[in-house]
Amino acid sequence: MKDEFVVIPKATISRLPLYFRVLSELDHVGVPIVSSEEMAAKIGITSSQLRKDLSYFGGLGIRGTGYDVSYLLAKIKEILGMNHHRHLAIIGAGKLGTALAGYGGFLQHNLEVKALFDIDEAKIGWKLGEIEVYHISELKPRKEELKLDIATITVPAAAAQQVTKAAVEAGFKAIWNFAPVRLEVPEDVHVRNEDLVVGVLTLSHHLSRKNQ
Amino acid sequence: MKDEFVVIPKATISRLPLYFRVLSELDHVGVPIVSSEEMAAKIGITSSQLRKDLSYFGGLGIRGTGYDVSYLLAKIKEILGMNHHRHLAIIGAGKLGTALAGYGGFLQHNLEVKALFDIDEAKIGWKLGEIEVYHISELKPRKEELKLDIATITVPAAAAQQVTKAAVEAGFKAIWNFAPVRLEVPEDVHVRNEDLVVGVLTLSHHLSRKNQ
DNA sequence: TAGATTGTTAATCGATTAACAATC
DNA sequence: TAGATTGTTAATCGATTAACAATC
Repeated sequence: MKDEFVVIPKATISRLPLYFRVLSELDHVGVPIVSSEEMAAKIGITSSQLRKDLSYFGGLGIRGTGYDVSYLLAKIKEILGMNHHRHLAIIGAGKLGTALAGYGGFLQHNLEVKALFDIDEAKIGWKLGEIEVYHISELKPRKEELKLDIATITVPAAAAQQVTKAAVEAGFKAIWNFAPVRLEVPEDVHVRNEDLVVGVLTLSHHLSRKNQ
Repeated sequence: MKDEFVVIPKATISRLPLYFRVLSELDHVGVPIVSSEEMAAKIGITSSQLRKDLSYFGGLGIRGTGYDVSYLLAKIKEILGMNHHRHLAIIGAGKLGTALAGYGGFLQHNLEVKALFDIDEAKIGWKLGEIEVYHISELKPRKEELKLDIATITVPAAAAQQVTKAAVEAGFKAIWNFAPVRLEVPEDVHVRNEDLVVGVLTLSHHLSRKNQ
């Protein structure tokens, strides 16, 4: 009750994709029921945390028995918005952008890269399989034509804010940012920063700790 | 005092690369002194948090004045292990692996991709600029020859654990994992998971919330 | 009913923030 | 000295964990 006042912790949301993956595997091999203990062990968290996470979305399990794999899987898909097929735009058809465009793992998550954008005239019109490279000035019309949902920013840091502005003006409400800069966006636009260098520098820090 | 008992929060470590970047820019344009307020504003955090983070490493600022940009920059480099030049191995010479190998941003962080590894005989011997593709069986001798520090895993999920085992046996103590699986490693090996799909599904979740 | 496992509460842990004394 | 800004304390906030009543 009072569902409307319960805030889902960010940490919970970020674990849902992990639950999705474990459940997909179990479902694939035909396992009908799984306990919180089993699932948690596969992911490397406590069963308590898993049950707490799922409890934010109501009683999804069966006491004394466990969780129905295909039911829970369907619920998590729904929560993550995976019942909608999401269309990605990739802005910046460089090495990272084209690598992402070619990534095969999106489809099983109901995600699909539908367009690349760049300013380099030499790249306009290129096709990576089905995916065409358009000029950045076509962002708005192509967004509407191809029903693009998420703008992926893979341009150099210096161009990221400008490109983000264009994406916001084109109507994107979700920005997946690979440029190492803090983007300014209106309140109703979500940004997810994917700053890869942070990860490897964290490792570098641990290496230094170890050797001294 | 009692430095040896103070544990640095993980959240603090993960913000150091952001401080490094802001300080690099300031240093580059010749700004000698910066306040916690100015730096924090550029990053989008509170000045309180920035001062707290830095306080774990001792008194790095000057009361009433601020922080000496080049001194603080040097300190953060040292903490992040950036005074050592780190050599990366990339295991998996697919799209993501080769895109990372070609990323230009590593060098300014004192990181360098020195070798690619793969099992596909057709790729062995390829060169991406200076970087050669070796067979995965050469992991150990090449690690020693090229003084490789960090193993980057960009193979498909199904092969990730096996390849990680080989990296651990070759003596790697740091694993930068892009495969969407939980890797089993000995206690003294650090793993950083870079699960890209988590990020984009988080955005997908927010989009669903909004439209419903 | 007996056994098992969820859902939830309360305790704990860790990270962030506000406020201000210390001090340049 | 007066003004400014750090470094640190204590309060707050949020996330994790342990424990167990509810219930299949």
